[in-house]
Amino acid sequence: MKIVSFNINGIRARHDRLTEYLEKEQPEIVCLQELKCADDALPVEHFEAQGYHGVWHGQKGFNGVAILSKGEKPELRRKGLPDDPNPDQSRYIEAEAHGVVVASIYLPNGNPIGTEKFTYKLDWMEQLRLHAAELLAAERPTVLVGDYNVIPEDRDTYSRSAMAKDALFQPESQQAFRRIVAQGWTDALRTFHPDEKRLYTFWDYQRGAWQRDAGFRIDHLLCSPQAADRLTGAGVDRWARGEEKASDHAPTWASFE
DNA sequence: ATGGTTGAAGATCAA
Repeated sequence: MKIVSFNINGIRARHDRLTEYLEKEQPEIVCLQELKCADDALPVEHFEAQGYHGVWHGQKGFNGVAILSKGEKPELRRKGLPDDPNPDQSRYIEAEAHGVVVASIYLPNGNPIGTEKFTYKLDWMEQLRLHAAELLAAERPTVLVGDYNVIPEDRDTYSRSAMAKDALFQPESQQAFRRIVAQGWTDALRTFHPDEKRLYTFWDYQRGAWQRDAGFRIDHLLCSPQAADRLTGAGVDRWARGEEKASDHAPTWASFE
C-alpha cells in the first residue's frame, strides 16, 4: 500500500498533473496540500473518474488540504487541529482509510522570520505536537503526512547559507519538528535513505532550481510504531517534478505491507 | 541588495 504526500500548488491549475500521477502510480492514499480552492470549486470529477474518493478542507485562494483514497471513501475524523491557532486557515485534515489513520498537513511557511508569521508557525507546531501525542497514545497505525515547511537537518538542503534566514531552516523550526519526531514517530524517507545526499522533495520555480538540483526536503511522512512496523519502502517520485507545468513539490511516498 | 516564478485573486499577496 502506497501513501503519498503531494503539495499540488493549486488543484485547479494542476488537476491534469494529478490525473497523470494517479494513473501512473496507482497509490492507495494521496494527501494533498495547497489546493488553493474552496470546497465547492474542487474539480472532484477528475479523480472520482479514476476510482478515488476524498475528504477535503478547502479554502478560497490559499492553503487547503485533502485526503484521497482509492476504491473506498475515507472516514473523516477531523478538520483543523484541536485548539487550532487560526481556524480560518485550512491546514489539517484527518481521516481513516484502508485501515490506517492518516493526516494531511500543510504547516505554516513562517516567512519572514521575526514577524507574527513565524510565531504562528511555532504556535501551530506546538498544537500539532499535542495532537500527535494523543494519536500515538491510541497505538494504531497512523501516518502524519504533508508539507511540514521544515528542513530537518543540514543535509536536507542544497545550501545552508542560502537558507540561513529562512523560516524553514531556523533552529526553532527544526527543534519543534524534532520534538514531534522524538515522541516516537518514524521519518519514513530518512529511514530508507540514511546516507542519501540529495534527498529533496521541493525545488523552487526560480533561478533554475530544478535544473541545478537546488532543492530541499520539507515533505515528510511520520509513522507511528504500529505503522512503522509495516513499512516496506519510501521515496520521492522525482519524475513528476520534471513534467510540464509541474508543482514545485514532488510527490513523496511511503509503502506499507 | 536584488531578482528570479507561479497561482489565485483581482490592481497584490503568499509561497
